[in-house]
Order: sequence, then structure tokens, then C-alpha cells
Amino acid sequence: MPKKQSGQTGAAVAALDYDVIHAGDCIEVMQSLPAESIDLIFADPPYNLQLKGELHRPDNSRVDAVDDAWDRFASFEAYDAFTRAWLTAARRLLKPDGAIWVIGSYHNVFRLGAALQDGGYWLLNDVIWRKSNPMPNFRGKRLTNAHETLIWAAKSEGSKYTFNYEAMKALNDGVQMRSDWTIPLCTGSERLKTATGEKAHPTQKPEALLHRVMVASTRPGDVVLDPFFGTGTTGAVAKRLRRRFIGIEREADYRAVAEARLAAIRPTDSEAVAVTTSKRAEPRVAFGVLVERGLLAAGETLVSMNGRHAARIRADGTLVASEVRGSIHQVGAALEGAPSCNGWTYWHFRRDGAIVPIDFLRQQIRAEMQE
Amino acid sequence: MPKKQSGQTGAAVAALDYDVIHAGDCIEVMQSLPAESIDLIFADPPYNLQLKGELHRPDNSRVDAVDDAWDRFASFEAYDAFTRAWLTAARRLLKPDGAIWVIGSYHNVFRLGAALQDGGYWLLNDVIWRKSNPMPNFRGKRLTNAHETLIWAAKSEGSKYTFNYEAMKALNDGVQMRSDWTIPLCTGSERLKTATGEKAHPTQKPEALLHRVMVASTRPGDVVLDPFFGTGTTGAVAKRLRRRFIGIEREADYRAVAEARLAAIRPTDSEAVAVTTSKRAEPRVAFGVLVERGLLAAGETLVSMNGRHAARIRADGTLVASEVRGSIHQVGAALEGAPSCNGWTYWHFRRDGAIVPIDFLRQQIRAEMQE
DNA sequence: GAGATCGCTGAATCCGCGA
DNA sequence: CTCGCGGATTCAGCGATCT
Repeated sequence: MPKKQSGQTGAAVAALDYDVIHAGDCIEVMQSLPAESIDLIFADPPYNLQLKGELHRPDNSRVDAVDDAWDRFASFEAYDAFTRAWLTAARRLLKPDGAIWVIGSYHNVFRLGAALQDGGYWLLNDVIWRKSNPMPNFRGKRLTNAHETLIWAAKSEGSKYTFNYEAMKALNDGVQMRSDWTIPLCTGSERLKTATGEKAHPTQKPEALLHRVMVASTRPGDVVLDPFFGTGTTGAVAKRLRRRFIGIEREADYRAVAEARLAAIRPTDSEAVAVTTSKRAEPRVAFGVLVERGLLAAGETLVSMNGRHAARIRADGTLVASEVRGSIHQVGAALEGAPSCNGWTYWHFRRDGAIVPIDFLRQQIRAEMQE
Repeated sequence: MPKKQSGQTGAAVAALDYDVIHAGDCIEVMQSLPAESIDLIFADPPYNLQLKGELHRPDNSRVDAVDDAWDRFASFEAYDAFTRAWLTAARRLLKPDGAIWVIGSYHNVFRLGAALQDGGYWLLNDVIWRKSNPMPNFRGKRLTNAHETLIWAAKSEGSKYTFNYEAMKALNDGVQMRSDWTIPLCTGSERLKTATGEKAHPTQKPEALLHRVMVASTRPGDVVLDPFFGTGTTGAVAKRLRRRFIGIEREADYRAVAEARLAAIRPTDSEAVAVTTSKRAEPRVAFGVLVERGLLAAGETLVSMNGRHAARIRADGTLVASEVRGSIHQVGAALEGAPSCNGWTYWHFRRDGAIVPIDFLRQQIRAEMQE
């Protein structure tokens, strides 16, 4: 049951340093921090992958796998002991209405989930990060491992955890946010590299994932702790969304990369942050408005995200494809054979040689509406 | 490690009754069946946890339900004991190369997964059943719980489990099947009803889900056991796909519904049940046979796929290139500086001005072998 | 310059038979 | 059991290079 925060705890909280990266073992550092001082914990612990030999792609290139010492454990027992120790230290830090997110793959997530339940946390959802561009299964021996699992849990059964229902609904184009999130891997310019061009961290998470986590379950000003800070994705998103963060990271190399990254982040305009997380949904924009305003022309062709489909815009803001017509969502869903489809992110248009999602135009409209 | 099946076990297997539904507690019934007689187990155990249903200890005594918050630990313990007991009985029944699927939600799946790992099973994939039409979260306090999780595991780490890679790939429109499957809930006419119009079983699974499970991981004629048979979805799909099934169900009402359901199922035409085979399953052809049969001549020159290398054929079916000699694979790998090389697709020969892969000739030989 | 092509890469428990 | 070796196996996205 949630307890009221004592005055003493409040004083200790005031002594907390925010927006810092602590060096050292996460369990020891957490034990040194004041109890009940944290609103949200995001934890991306070692997965204990247990990889054996090397793996090559069909073109004979070698897969650069995670073989770092920090991911090696002697046994499930050893991994469980580690897991339960850091989860215990973490729970002490959470405010009574605080919550935690942990992420893992099938190698470790069942042990994480059981440890959370055994440790007194109260599970709220398991969330599937559905990767739009996973690495294939090169030997054809199993299904393509195309997702990872996040577990969202409150500190206790009765906790009044934060959930920004309307913000999630708005993010999902007006319908309730589901427990499966389709988000691409962290690649391209977002992926941090060393001076020699290697990836700075083997398992850097996409900022879009953390963005959704924080928009869902924190408020501006909340304190977010990441005990496995790595190169600081949690801190970067927290700073941008005007949350405060505390990172803990053992490896000096990762901390250095994170410090540089964070220094370059500018917080989002505070009104934009407030809008995203308020109970008010973002102003709804009909697709037809884009046509009315001439941002897209009737007769123009949109292409699907994957490039496999195309459709023509009609003057009333509906689309026509081969034998299908309807809203941007309906046509996308029909062409993909999917139950639903967010047309705003599915459909793209060409502008100056680039392929741009139509959601880009919606954001433009919304910006105008706020003035 | 897989053990060889003993003669005694073989005899006992012959005594197994197929396509039957056993009445009774699944642990007791499983303990009465012969060891190493089952190819695949599909299990949809109680999701339980808050002990709304009944729970049994390994000795089958009924657990006196306690649902107070303070006793949550004891409840998890009881659920774990039950889980580990039936998983142990199930593992004994599996052939050395057998496998299991279990399904659960976030309430129980973490305990299932950990119990599988602790029990010696080897996890192959966790698979997300992504519901296209989930029930909304009416109170808006959490994310819409839009998926369930299946775990696919082999009996042991070294098992040569069945995976019909090509069939899955075909089912997914020519690209590898991923670990997330979008399938609607069981509704409409597929949903079994009682005489009074109520649903016959609270958690009836869609046949499409079982269809994919069986096409992925069984062959025609395989024996599929379902220890929580319910209204017989596993049996229905097994019968239709010409697999054999064994069901175990405690509740007489469910068994009655399942019996009627199964009686109406007609097996699919046996040719339609055959799945796409992979190249691995095709008869092996030595390269030398092509020379023996005069499809290629000793002394003839082969060129590499990329045109950068050439090699001469010797009478014994080996190749010679500059300073390299050996099999078609070895020479290809050496010339490319690659760890391995599939000589069948790497090497090409000239015929009527065209460049043809030598694999074309292997296919000719294989076609002759089938006659 | 625009479009096509090529190369690279991502948390991976990734082969199987015969000697 | 190990060892040797034949030979089967990849999707999406980004960025650089080529036409």
C-alpha cells in the first residue's frame, strides 16, 4: 500500500542532484540515494543472451553480436540474484505512487517479470516493442525475433500511478493506445558512433520508445531514474520533455558519450510539452484539411511507408487505390490486410525528392492552430 | 540432451490411444501415459493468479484460496508449484526432439517462462498473438491489453525440433515469419455456444492461432497433446491438418462440447496438408555425379557468380584454381576469402552463350531421381 | 541533379550428417 | 563424444556511389 511521504524524506529528496550521471555499480548507488524520491524508473538491464559461437549472414558477413562482459552470467540463479537485488534497491527509491518500466527479450524477460511480481511490484501492462526493421533469422531455424517486451509496473497494488490516457490516445490518432508499439530500431544518425565509427553502445534504444514511455507515465518535472544508463537515451528524452533524470552507469566510456549527448539537447518549448501530456487531446486535424489548404493536391499520389502501395487523393480527403476507397486509415488497412492502420504515419508524399509522412503536414497545421 | 527412444518405450507408445479426450486432472493423466511418445504439446493453462479458479499442489490437493494482498507471495508460490508440476509431467512425455507451446498473459506468462527455463526446456521464441480486435480498456487506466504471449520451447538445448521454415515464409507472403502474429479473437460462428446461447468456454482460442502453431512446428501424423483441452480447439485443428491429438480435460461440460465439435471435423485433403519443403530435405547430390554423367566435362572451366574468378573441373569432381584445389565449396570460399561458400550457387558454366549456375544441373539430376 | 544500385548493419540463445 | 565438411541461409533502412 502506498505510504504518505514523510517530511524527512521530503528533505532528503531536496538534497538529490538531478540531471546527473552517477558512476558505479547501480545497486550500490541506488542504496546511497534517498528513499521514495523517484517518480519513474526505466531499466534496460543486461539480457543474459548466452550466445555461443559466431554467426554469419548468408553473404558471409559476420554479425556483430553482444559479447560484452557485462552481459555474461554464470547461471540463471546468478542472473536472478542480480535481478532481485537491483529491483529491491530500485523499489526503495520509488515514491509510493511511482512506477517502473523494464525491457527485455525472451532470454531474460520472464525472469524479470517473475522477480517484479515476487518483489511486491504490481504489473500494469506488458508492452510489445514491435520492431519494424528487425534483424532476420539468418539460418532459417526459428521465427524472426522481431520484438522486445517491456513491463510496466506500479510500486504496489494500490498505487495511484500516472497514466496520461488522453495523451496516449492522441498519439494513436484518437483511439486507445494498445499494448503493442511499432517503432523502428535505433539506426542512422540517431545511432551514436565512436571516433572510429563503431557503435558507441551495442544496444542503444530508440528515443521514440522512451518518448512514448515518458509521455504515457510521467508529468513535466518528474524525476526519472535509469540504473543502466548506457549512452543516455533516457536522459536525452527526459531533458527534451522537461523531466529530470538521474543516470547510473558503470562504464566510463558510456558515461562520456552520454555527457556529450546530453549537453547538446535543448528542452522542448514548455507549452508543447504541456500540450502533449495534458488531459486535452491534441487538436484533431482531418486529412481533408490538408487538401483544402493546398498542402496536398487532389489527384496527387501517396505512397505507403513500405513503398508497396500507392493511392490517389480525392478532393474530399478520401483516397482511391485499386478497388479500395475510403479514409487514409481504411485504405491503408485494406491494402495491408491489417485490421487497422494509422494513415498519418503510413502514407507518404514526395517533396523535393524526399519521401515525407503526411503526419509532417498535420504537425504544420497544428502549429498554426496554436498561434 | 535428447536420448534415444528405448524399445520398451516404443512398445508403450504403440499402446497409446490417439484422437481421444481423457477425463481427469492433467498431471495424473500425463503421469499415466508412456514417456517420450509425444511430438508436440500445446498448453493453455489457467491464467489464474488471483485464485478465482481452483489451484492444485503437485500432490493434487486443492489449494485453499487466499486472495489477501499480504498473501500474494504464497499465491504465486502455489501457482508456481502447479506450473512446475505439470511442466515436469509434460516434459517426460515429449520425444527427445519434441517441443511445447504455452500461452499466457502478463498475469502468468512470466512465471510460465521462468518455469520452462528452470525445468530444462530450451526457449526458441516468444511469440506475440497480436489481437486485431481486442477488448478496449473501459476505464482508461491502462493501455488496451491487445496481445497475449506464446512461448515455443524445445525439450532440451540440443533438440532437433521441427520448424517448417519454408511453410511459414510462404504464409507470410514470401518473407520470413516474424515473432508477432496478427490474428483476430475467436468470435462469430467459430465461437462455441451453449444451448442457452452463452459462450461454452470463457477463453476459447481461435483456430487460426493453432493452425499457425501446427503448420510451423509439426508434420502430418505427429502426435499433439493438449493437457488443458477445453472445448478442443487443438484437437479440431489437429484433425483437420491430419495430425493426431490427445486431449485432457477435467470438466465434463467442456469435454461434451469438444466431442461434438470434433465429430463434425473433416480432415483436409492430404495433399493440401503437405507443406513446402526446404532444400535441406531434398536428396543430396555430389558434384562429381554431374561430371560422371557428362553434364559437365572434366577440363571445362567454371566462373564465379561475380565473374571475378574461374576454376577448372577435374575428373574426380574437384576444382582447381590458381593455387587452390578442393571441393566446389572449398575453392569458392578460398577465392572469396569467406568462411564458407555454397558452391552450387557460386559457380556458373556457359551454355549457348548464357551463364548458368551449376545448381541448375543438380535440379535436373534430382528430377531424374524422382522418376 | 535525379534515380538506381550497392554495401552495410541491427540485443541472435541460428546446421546436420557421417566417420 | 568430437571432428570434418557439405552446403543452406536475410529484411528494412540508410548512406554512399554510380549512371
